[in-house]
Amino acid sequence: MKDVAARAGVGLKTVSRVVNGEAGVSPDTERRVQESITALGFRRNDSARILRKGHTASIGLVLEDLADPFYAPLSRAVEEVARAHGALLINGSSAEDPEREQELVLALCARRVDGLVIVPASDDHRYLEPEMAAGVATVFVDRPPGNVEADQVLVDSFAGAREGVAHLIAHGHRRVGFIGDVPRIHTAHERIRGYEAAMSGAGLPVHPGWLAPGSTDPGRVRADAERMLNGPEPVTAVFAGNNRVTVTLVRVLAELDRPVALVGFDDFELADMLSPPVTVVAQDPAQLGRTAAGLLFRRLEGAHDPPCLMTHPTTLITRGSGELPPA
Amino acid sequence: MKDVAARAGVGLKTVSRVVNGEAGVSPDTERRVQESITALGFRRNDSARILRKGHTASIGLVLEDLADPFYAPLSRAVEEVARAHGALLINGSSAEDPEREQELVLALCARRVDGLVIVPASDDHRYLEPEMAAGVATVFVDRPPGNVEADQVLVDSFAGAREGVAHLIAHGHRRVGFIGDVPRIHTAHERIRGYEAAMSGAGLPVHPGWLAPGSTDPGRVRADAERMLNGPEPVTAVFAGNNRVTVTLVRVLAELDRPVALVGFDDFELADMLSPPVTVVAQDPAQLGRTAAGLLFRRLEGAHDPPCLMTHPTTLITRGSGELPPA
DNA sequence: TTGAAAGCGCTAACAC
DNA sequence: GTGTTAGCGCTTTCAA
Repeated sequence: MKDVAARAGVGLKTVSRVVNGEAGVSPDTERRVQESITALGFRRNDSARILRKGHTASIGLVLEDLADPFYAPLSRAVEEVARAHGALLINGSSAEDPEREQELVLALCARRVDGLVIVPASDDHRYLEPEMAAGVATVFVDRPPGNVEADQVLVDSFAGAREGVAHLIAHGHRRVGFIGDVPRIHTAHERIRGYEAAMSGAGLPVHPGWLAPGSTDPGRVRADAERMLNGPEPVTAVFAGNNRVTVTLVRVLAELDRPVALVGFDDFELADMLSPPVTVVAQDPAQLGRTAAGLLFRRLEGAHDPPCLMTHPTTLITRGSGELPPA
Repeated sequence: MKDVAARAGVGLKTVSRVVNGEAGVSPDTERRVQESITALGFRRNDSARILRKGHTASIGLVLEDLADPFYAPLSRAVEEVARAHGALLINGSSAEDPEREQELVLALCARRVDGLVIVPASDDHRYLEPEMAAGVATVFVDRPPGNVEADQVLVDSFAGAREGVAHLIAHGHRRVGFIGDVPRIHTAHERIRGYEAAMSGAGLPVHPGWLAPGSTDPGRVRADAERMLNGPEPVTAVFAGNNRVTVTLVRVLAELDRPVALVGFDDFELADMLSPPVTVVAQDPAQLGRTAAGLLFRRLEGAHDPPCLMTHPTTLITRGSGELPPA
C-alpha cells in the first residue's frame, strides 16, 4: 500500500480510502490510485486490517465430522448464511473428541473469529468462558453446552425417538431393540430416554440385551444387532439411533431370512428406494444450520437478550420398514 | 501481552517466549509469567502473529458443494492433512459459479492463506497469477486449471467412462444413453468423450437423443431420461455421469416396467443395497483430497520442481444394474 | 479533499 | 536469561 501511495504520489490514507471505496477522494486522484494498484498488482492484506479493526468477518464451525451426511448440509447452510453476511467460514471436525474440540475452538478464537457455531463433543465448556467474556458470540447446535450459558438450537430427540418407537409398538411389536450412539452424547441419551418412555408407556419391559448404546462403528452395530436378533428373547423390531447406525442395520437386516421392522433416526438419501423403504424420524440439518447461523449473526449485530433455546421438532416419515408386522 | 508483562514484572519478549514455549527463560520467571497469563485470561492474538510472521498456518479449499457426498470426504481428507501439518482449513463452496469461485479464492488470498486447493468451477485462472507469483501455493483437484500452470490431481474420467460404457456394451447393449453434467466442466466433457469412444469403438452409432449433458437438477435429468427411454429408439442401458445423476436415475428406472441397465460414475453409500444393486465406476474422493493436500504441503515446505499432474485410475464395481441384459 | 502520525499485538534482531 | 527497539500493513485520529 505504501508502494501504491508512492507510485501514485499520494498519501497512505488516500490509497486506503480508494481500496475501501470510501468517499472523499477526487475522481482524478482515484483514477491515479487505481492505476497504481493494478500496475503493482496490489491487494489489501486482510491480516493487517483485521489486526487494526479488531474483527475478522469470519466465523468458526466445529462439528463432529464434515463428511457425515447429516452434518454436511448443516455446514453448507451455515456457510450460506455467513456468505450473506459477508463472512468467511472456517470449519473443523472434532471427530467426537472433546480435546480436539477444545483445541479447534481455541485455535479459532486465537484467530479472532467473530463468532462460533459448535456441535459439542465435550460436555464441559468452561474453557470457553474467557472467550465468550471477551466477546466471541457462540451458538451451540444439535447438543447443549456444558457449564456455560449460550444460545442453543436443538432437536427434540426425546420426542422423536419416543414417536418412532411408539410407531413400532403400534404396529404390534412388543420386543423392540435400540441401537444408538454412546449415551455421553446428549442426543444419544435423549433418544435412549425416548425409547424407554415409549416402551414403558406401552407397559412393555426392556430386556437388557435390547438396549445397545455404543459407537457407530459398523462392526459394533452389527455385533449388537445380531445378538439381539438371535438371543433368547429376539426382537422383532429395531430402532436405530442415528443415520450411521441405520445404514449398518439395513445391511444386517437384509441378510436375515425373516422381516424385522426398522425405524431410524435421521433421514438419508435413497432411504425410500431400499426394500423395504426405510421409515425414519427425520430432522432437517440444513434448517438447524440456518437457524444457528441466524442466531449467531443476531448476536454479532448486537442483540443482547438472554441466551435462548430453540427446539426443532422431528417428522416421522413412514415408508414401509417401520410398518412391518412382527414375524 | 503488555499487561501480562507488566503484571509479571518482566519484558514483553519474555512473555512472548513463554507463550511460544521458547527456551531461555528461567523456571521461576516462567512460573510468574504463567501465573499472570491465567490471572489475566490472556491468549495470544494470532492476527498479530500472522501479520508479523508473514504466514498464516492456514490453507483454503474451494470446491463445488461441501454437502455433495462426493466432495465432503475430499474436504475431510484435506482437513486431516492440514491438521497433521498444524494448519487450519478454510473452505468455501463455489456452487459451480466461476465468479463465486474467484471471489472466494481472492478472499482467501486476502486473508493470506499459505496455500490453496481448488476444485475449479472456472476455466480461466489467470486471476490467480499475481497470487501465485506472490507465493500462494496452489493445487487443482478433480479438474485442471485454465491458463495457469500448477499441480493437478485428476481422475481418469475418460477411461472410467469408456470402461463403464464398454461394460454395458459387453452385456449386449447397443442403444446406450448418457446423462451427465454440463460439458463446460472438464470431467463431464471427458466422460462424454469416454462414452463416445466406447460406442464408436464397438462400431455403435450414437443417436442424438441418447446424449444428454446438462445440469444435475433432478427435473432435468428425469426429463431427459424419460425422453431417451420412451423415444423412437429407446435405450436399453444408461450411463450416469456422476453421483447426483445416478441417484435420480435410480428413481426413474425403478418406475419403469422393464429392466434398464445402469452404470454410474462415482460410488455412493448403499448403492449395493438397492435393487438391482448399482454398478459404478468408482473413484476415491478422500484419496484425491489426501494427494492434493500432500502436494500442497510439499510446496509449502519448499519443493520447487515443475508443476506435476497426478492422474488416479477408477475402479469398475459390478453389482448387478450394469449386468442386466437388454430387454 | 488530503495526509502525517500513532498504534493494533505480536515477533525478529540485537542488545545487555 | 532478559529487555529494548523496530516494524509487519493496515486504519484511526486529527490537523491542514
